[in-house]
Amino acid sequence: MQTPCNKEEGSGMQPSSSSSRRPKGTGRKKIEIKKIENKFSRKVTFTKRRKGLFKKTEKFCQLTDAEIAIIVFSNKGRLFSYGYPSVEHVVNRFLDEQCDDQSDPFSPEEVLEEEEEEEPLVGGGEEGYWFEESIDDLDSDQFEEYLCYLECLRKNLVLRVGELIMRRTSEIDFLKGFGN
Amino acid sequence: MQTPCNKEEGSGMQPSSSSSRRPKGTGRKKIEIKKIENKFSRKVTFTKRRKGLFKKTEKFCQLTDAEIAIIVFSNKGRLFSYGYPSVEHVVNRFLDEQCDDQSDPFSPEEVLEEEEEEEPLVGGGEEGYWFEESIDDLDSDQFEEYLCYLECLRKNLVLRVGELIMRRTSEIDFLKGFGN
DNA sequence: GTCTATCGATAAGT
DNA sequence: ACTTATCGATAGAC
Repeated sequence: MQTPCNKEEGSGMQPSSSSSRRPKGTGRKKIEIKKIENKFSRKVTFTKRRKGLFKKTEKFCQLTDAEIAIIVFSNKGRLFSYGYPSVEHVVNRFLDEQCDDQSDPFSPEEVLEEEEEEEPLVGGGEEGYWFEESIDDLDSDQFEEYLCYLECLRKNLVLRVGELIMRRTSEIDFLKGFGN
Repeated sequence: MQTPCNKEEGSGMQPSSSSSRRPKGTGRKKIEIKKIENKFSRKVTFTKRRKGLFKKTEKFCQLTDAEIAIIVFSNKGRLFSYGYPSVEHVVNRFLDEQCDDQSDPFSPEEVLEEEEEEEPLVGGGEEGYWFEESIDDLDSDQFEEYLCYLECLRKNLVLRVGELIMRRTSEIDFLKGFGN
């Protein structure tokens, strides 16, 4: 098996040497996939690749209609994110899934040869919780359910994170404005 | 300005017609970036592109030392995720940031010419909340504080989601440099 | 899954 | 920031 393009690392193709219409001699080179030590180069690469990554992410979900969230923190603590239908929706679903997993040690439902629904219908119902209401307006049953829901959210963060430590919230959060 | 490769849509390059060593005649074609209607094709594309996307994501954080989380739900609800240093860590940081944002409408500290710290030092100590305790053991002050904390978590998920849920198409804000 | 031609992303250079 | 050669990802066919 021989591929025309070298897999990941490895090289050895000269530009066809002599007669080229554009001997400008610049062009992409192969790079090692390890932390770029030069700070400026790293920033340039961060910018270029972040752009490319987010673009690819968008195309991916447009083509496949998948739900996606991508969250990036630069070295300096700047936040970049993209999500379909929204970062929060996907994060929420992710957390819910974690929550369900732990609530039900065994899966209660069989995975049947599922027909995928054509449209996720995100904009539809999904009232789920009483987001708009005040806690004070809830009766005791609702309040209990509410507590349960919040507790579920909390567990998501806690369970796996446990030893990961709630890192000290930070020295760098406030840098988000500028300073890049 | 003329680029050698057509930007996004648009085409018109024939394979150099006559003498080719491999007239096998297959090769990548350009496709429209819209939902692939054929279910099988969509699944194939999902698989291929998800693989590529995750690979690129991994290279990205290895090169730039950024923290990242990517979460994908397929049409059938299957979860795929990747994170550095972990999905949970980044999600947690994301939620914290949202939380801090709303708690402090104005920034209390000045942004000084920051030197980026070399290592994030994730493993520091922090007891933060009483994760191990039962709710029942809390006194009323603690309980109130606990409620407040949970409420904060909830808000993260809710605040921005509201009208976002209605939104269908993802526009490309992120190309300008600020995600979300 | 594998293969190949081609498209799309990007390292260097300017 | 813009350009260009080249690398890396992948659509279509097996």
